[in-house]
Amino acid sequence: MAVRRQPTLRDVAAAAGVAVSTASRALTKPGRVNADTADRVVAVAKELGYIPSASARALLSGRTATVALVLPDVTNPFFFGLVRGTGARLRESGYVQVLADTEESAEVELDTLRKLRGQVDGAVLAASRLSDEQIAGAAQDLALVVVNRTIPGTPGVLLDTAGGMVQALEHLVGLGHTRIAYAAGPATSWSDRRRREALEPAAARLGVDLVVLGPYAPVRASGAQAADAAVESGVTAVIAFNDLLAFGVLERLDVRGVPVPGRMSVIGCDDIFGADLVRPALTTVESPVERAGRMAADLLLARLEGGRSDDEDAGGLDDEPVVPVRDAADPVMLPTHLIVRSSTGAAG
Amino acid sequence: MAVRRQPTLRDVAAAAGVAVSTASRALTKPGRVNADTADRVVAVAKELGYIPSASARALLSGRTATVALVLPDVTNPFFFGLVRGTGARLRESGYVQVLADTEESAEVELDTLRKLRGQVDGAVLAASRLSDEQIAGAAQDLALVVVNRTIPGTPGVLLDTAGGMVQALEHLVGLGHTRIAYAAGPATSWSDRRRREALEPAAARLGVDLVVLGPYAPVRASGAQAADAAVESGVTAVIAFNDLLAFGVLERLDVRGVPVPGRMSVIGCDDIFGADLVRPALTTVESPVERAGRMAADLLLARLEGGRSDDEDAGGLDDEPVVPVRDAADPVMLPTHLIVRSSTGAAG
DNA sequence: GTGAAAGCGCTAACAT
DNA sequence: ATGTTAGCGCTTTCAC
Repeated sequence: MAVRRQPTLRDVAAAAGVAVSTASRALTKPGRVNADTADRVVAVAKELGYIPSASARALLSGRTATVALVLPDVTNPFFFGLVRGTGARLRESGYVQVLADTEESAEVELDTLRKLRGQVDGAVLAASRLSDEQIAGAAQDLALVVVNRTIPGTPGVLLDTAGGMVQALEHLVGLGHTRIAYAAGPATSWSDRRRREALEPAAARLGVDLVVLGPYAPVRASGAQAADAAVESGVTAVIAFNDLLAFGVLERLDVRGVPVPGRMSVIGCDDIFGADLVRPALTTVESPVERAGRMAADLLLARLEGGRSDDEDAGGLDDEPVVPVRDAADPVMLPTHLIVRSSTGAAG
Repeated sequence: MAVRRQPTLRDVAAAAGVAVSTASRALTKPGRVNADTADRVVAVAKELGYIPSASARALLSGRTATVALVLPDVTNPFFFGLVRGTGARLRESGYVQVLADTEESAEVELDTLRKLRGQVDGAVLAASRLSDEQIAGAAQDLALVVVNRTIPGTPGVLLDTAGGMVQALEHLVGLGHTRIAYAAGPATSWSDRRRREALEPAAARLGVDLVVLGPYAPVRASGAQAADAAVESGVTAVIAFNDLLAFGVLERLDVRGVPVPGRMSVIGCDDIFGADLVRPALTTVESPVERAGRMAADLLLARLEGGRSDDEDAGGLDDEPVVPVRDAADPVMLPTHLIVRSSTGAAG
């Protein structure tokens, strides 16, 4: 508990009988040092349990080998894949992941980003509550990658849930449904807007009535209202903004004695933990969230590590890029797909 | 994206027309500086968007204002409350939380702890895969608080799930069950051992047969074996190591056509997300995990911030502690309680 | 009340 | 190949 004093490079150098600079070289760039000396230093360092001070390194280099994942709510199951995906990728490159929960508040998020500057080399911003301008502003001070958002000039990863929703619609049409509800998410949700923009033309194309319900908070509790509204509107199927909401819809329909999928089919989005546990099991749109996390971390690391090519080759002759360099502002879009389970069936 | 250069204290001092030392004082200990000067410095700092360098502070003070939460698996729902609880408490005190996933490996965990030393001021170690000796060793180098573990000399928070399991047993006995199975968790699990040690005497006291099944990996997939073993052993109720396992048991019983709770009652542990979603809803032992996280962070912060009283008052006369100081090694035990849902019923 | 200077642990010139 | 020195941004003596 006393936490003993850590040995510094000086201690190691002294114990090995060399100068600190030599010890530093021996530890960080072997080859630039006599093999015997290097071995000795390394041995001494290990024996003393020497660990380089991250703060000193950071102070000197300006880099912290730390990346933040900024989320509105750490406990929202949808984000688990992101935590895992970014975490795994970061660990592979020796980075430390720090988690920041902004409690669904734009203010907290802005403040967090401000504090993070200097503490981390960059951040992955997921489901941000900030405006495009605020994000762009923050990106001036901190290397940023956004998830499910497009900010000009800032790299991003997109999950094509809108495409998945269209698949959901097609699935329902295939089952004979002609009047279908979409239980919308928060009015401020960027994803929600994209989905509606995709669903409406798709419905027209498929010749079905699309009834937009909501907006609803994307939580179980809101499912009751959504279910009531769906029943009321005379649809035979409802596509919910996310699984949490869909769970609530299922519960409410159960309470009301509306058979699923007998009289009402239900589809969710995200395939969170529990989607295959509920009865009936929930048909839902699965997103490769973990992969999105990996990619987001990838993009960030590429930017952090690939900080070279700044002014070099300024007057080069062969300026033609053979492989067209992907514009960092051009976000990666990941496909999603529908998982059919028992909560959907033929139109009642 | 270009990430402009941050203003340093020097810039602020220069702009305010004072020495760096004065600027430093103005920002950190107002009162030791002329009020006008202080105001001016603060104004300039704000205008320049000055943010003190965490690395420089850390280098100087040896403190990082960062605490790690070390977990075997970030995505295990059981830990969400810990993430949230520790995170909230740490944020309140201005600390940054870093998350470390050890991938269920003692080796990774040890390595993580080693690297963390110097990067963080302390760590909360949950469900550690290390031996008592390894933890005690790590505690020499890093302020540690353990969750669900007792390590002499290291403060800890315990969730009394063993007590909850006894409640579960009593509940079943009250329903007329006389032959009950306990589907055990991993052989290396400290919690599992404690539960068995509590269940056995309780079963004897209550006059019921307790059949210990397993060990099983605490995941859904293992539930099938556990369910089969339970049916085989002729019990009318099974208490599972955790909800994940219980979910698997429910699924398997459903497949086999064994009615729950008609022919078999099922109880889980942890009340994770989904426990009230499955059908029948799972009777389970709820632990105040988030509160445990808060307390763990509390204990750690108390130790980090209250680092005074080391050698002082060595020859004091009034050595009688009026309020008996709680030994840090004396772990806090948090009570748990049973949540009765529909997966338990009268003995078939 | 304020300034000058030392130094935290480390790495990167520069010198030998 | 190795030692010497400067300095990253900050706080903290120590003078004034």
